[in-house]
Amino acid sequence: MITMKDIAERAKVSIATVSYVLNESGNVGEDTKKKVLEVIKELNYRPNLIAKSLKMKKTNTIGVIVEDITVFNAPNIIDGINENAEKLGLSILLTNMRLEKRVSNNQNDPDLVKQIIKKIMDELVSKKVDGIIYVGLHPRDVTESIPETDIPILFTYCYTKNQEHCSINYNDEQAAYEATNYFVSKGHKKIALISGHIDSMSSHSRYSGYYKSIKKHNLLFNPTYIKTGDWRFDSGYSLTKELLETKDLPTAILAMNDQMAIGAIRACNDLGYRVPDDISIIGFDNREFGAYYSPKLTTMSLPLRRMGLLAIETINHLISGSPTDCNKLKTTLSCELIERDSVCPPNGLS
Amino acid sequence: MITMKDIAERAKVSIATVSYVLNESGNVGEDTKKKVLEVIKELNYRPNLIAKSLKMKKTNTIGVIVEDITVFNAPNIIDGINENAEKLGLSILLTNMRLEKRVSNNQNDPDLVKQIIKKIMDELVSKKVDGIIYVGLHPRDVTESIPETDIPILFTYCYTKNQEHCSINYNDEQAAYEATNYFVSKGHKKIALISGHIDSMSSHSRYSGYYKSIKKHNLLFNPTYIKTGDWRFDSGYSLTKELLETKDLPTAILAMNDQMAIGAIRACNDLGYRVPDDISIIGFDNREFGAYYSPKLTTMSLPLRRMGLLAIETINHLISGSPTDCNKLKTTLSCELIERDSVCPPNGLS
DNA sequence: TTGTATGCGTTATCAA
DNA sequence: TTGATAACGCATACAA
Repeated sequence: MITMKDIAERAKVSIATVSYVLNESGNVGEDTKKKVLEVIKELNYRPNLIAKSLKMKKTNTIGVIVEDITVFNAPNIIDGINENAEKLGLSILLTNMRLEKRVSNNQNDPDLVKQIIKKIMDELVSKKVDGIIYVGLHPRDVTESIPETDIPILFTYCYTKNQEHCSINYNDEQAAYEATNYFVSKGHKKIALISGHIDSMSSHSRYSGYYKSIKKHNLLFNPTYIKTGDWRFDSGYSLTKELLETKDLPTAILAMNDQMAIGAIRACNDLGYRVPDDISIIGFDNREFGAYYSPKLTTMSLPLRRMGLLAIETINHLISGSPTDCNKLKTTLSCELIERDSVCPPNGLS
Repeated sequence: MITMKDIAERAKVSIATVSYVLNESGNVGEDTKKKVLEVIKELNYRPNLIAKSLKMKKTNTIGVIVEDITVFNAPNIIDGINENAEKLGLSILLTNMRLEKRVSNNQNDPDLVKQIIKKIMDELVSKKVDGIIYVGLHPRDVTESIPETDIPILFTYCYTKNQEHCSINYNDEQAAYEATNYFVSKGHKKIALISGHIDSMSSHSRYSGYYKSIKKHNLLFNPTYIKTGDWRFDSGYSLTKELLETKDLPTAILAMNDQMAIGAIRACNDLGYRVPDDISIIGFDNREFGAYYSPKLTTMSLPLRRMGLLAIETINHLISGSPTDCNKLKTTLSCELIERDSVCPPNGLS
């Protein structure tokens, strides 16, 4: 291994001088500088960042803890993190908790999860990462699972009650509000909602957004149009069937994720309704399969990459100890409607 | 920050002794050991792995270079890598090249790619990773893009001509062979093939597998049943239309990926053929959308997680310098057919 | 402008 | 069984 010492000897200068030219610190004479640079190139020298980190007490490395990398949100968030990490000169130490697999094996033991996280965070502390980004599985409160730590930590796709912690999420309420507004703009007045789990934060926020839009446009709020599913295809399917058996048919259905939206389309088809001609449908999440379905699903896309971009940028500020402008901040980014083929104006019947 | 020095002072022993109890090296008296352990717990000491790495010339960290993490193969490969990394006590330093985005911006400049990789690998050298796993975008030869390096490196989801390099891939030929056999086992004799790009390694291997199966079962090889697409939905769609316009209709279609398979189903439907009753279809890749389609797509799943598991295990052997049993090895793992609803026996017409 | 010397937090050699 | 001390490769205060 080539070290600064080797360079120094070969260039007949001191180690300090080598360090000066490498870091462009100090005032080094033009000719010695040139000489040193030559030798560096000649020996193909690569600085030892481990040694540098030890000395500087800074690794320029961010620990990224992902609850489950195989879940749809993770890759794009990580992609965003990577993009800005490169710009900022930061490295990413990735830990994948593989929560879904673990939790399905062992029962959903909250203490177990806490232990796993504790172990991972201890490891990151030992590795001397400058900061931590925690990427959740779905938007929820993880306060109970997170141990105390001195390292700056930031949460995305989840949040904590801890006022000291930053988090970056998307705006569920705005998203549902705009999706509902879109239906209204197309002329729909009877808009049904297929919700996710009732204990989900997202479900509540999206319901709010829906309700806000209904009220704002002075539409009739019809409680029988509100159905609660479990995020899965089957619940979208069966709840839509229920919806289609009521006397006063809705002309549009907002499903809180794409699986349930696809289930809804299937139910419509099976009962002889066409989408979008008879019933318009909007999903949530902009999953890949929506683009391949027939009709192509109109859906609300999540700002995953932007969340990643902002996450690493913010943690970098946190590390640099810049003003509190980003400290203790709970940020929400807005979603964007992807217009495809599952929505059109309601037909003459309604 | 708490260091071994702090522990030593507090426990009234030397730094060396602390090191001994931490690493269970040396012979430490029971009572001093107990005392030291107490202080360690009391002060919540965490070893500084940066210092340790510097001293030991070993980081227990693997650099993982992913050509594009947003592509469907990456998350599961990484998941496998993570699973075994944890077991082996290795950390993962992740670099995402974001090739798809970069390459679409700048034209597909091979030198540019080489430069990017060079830069990333230099960075990993500086970070003193013990080994590198390179995860490709699709199965192809990357020899030209990879600079020389002293660090053990292993390729997965791609390969090099370099005999010194290990690679881990899946067996395309076997996969296509088994998919075709499956059609035959259901009674199909007229089996069409929608291939991917002709310049793709996968396309060739899969074609071989298909051909082998046709020959083995003494079926007529009909060249008009072979169509070459471009991996995309649209090509699956239009090529299937061509197939359905021939006089001698096939009863089954093997598409080399799920997009083209879905395109094929759509084409069948649009021309009034039912899947699987009239035409059976098998896809490739086991993409998520196949499970949500109607009918649910029968498809060949890739052993992505197992590739990741094996990759990190192998690189660990390489690092440990164990015998050459895994050195210079080109491994292929087998694929597995996911039986769903897009295949059934051919109807009476055939 | 350049060089000497010290320390970052470890491990490990050698002596006690 | 324990302790003093020299590295590991680098940055930097201070001296020259």
